[in-house]
Amino acid sequence: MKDEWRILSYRKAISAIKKYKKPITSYEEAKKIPGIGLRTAEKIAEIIDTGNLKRIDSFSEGDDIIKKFGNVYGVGPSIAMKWYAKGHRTFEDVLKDEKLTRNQISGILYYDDLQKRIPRDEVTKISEWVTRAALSIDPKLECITGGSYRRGNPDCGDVDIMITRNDSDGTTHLGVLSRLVEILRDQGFLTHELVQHNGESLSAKFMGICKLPEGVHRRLDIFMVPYNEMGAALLSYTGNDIFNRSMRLMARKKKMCLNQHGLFMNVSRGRDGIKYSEGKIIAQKTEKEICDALGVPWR
DNA sequence: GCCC
DNA sequence: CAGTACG
DNA sequence: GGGCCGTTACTG
Repeated sequence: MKDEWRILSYRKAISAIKKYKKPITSYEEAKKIPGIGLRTAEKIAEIIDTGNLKRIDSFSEGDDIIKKFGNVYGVGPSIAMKWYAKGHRTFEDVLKDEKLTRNQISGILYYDDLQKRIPRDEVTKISEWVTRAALSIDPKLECITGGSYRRGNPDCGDVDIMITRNDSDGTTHLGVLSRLVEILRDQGFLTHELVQHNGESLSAKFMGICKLPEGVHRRLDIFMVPYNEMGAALLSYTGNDIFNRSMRLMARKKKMCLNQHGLFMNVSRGRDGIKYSEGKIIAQKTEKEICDALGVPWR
């Protein structure tokens, strides 16, 4: 199904409504909000008038099952629909009949835990745990929790931690992630590794599942960041995704290119593996520097 | 779906 | 390569 | 009509 862009549109509308803060009391008011068009404004009006949206009542049990399948880590819209089309209705069906990837098995095994929101103070505790382990490797490491936590949310879907190190003394954080993962694993804190870190890169990352001694299983991402890229990393890993996409679209319109490493001149590069040559970087060290270069107000 |  | 995941 | 983030990064 090609609902991809309609879904994105709805997500933008939801984001716009949240940002709008005050209650929407009329069709006209809704229609004025950027990101809310004719069709969504009509639906909002229906909710204002009747307190309900009729289309939602017509969602079938099958829709719910496909949605549940798609919420499994490692399962997206394509596989969720495939499973349903093959007659699967429960995780038991899937476990019995499907060849699953290791991540999908973890996703089903810890489905209930991973669906739960993480209270903000537990995110703090998880961050402190990881930070303590990191500093035991090198006290000059800097750990910053990003994601919805850095956006100030009262609860989060996962924990995103960026780790960097001021390299002006000639030392970097190269190789730290492997050691950190090993420590956290030995502590029994890490229970599953979903994505392995990419070698010994300064941009290595970890994606997995962790658990505090008295807690349930939680998704944890650790992103290693080269010191001079920290601004770009902070922007990217704080998000949210709709914000990132709009920023990157804005960059592209100005013939620039924004990613988690920095803001670049949008010049074509050969596919010979060479990444970003020196002359093409515009900004990356601080968030303000990048926003200034894009002409976006910072704070 | 929305926006140009 | 398609599919999925990260913000 | 046609684009909608990243030449993002990883899995199988």
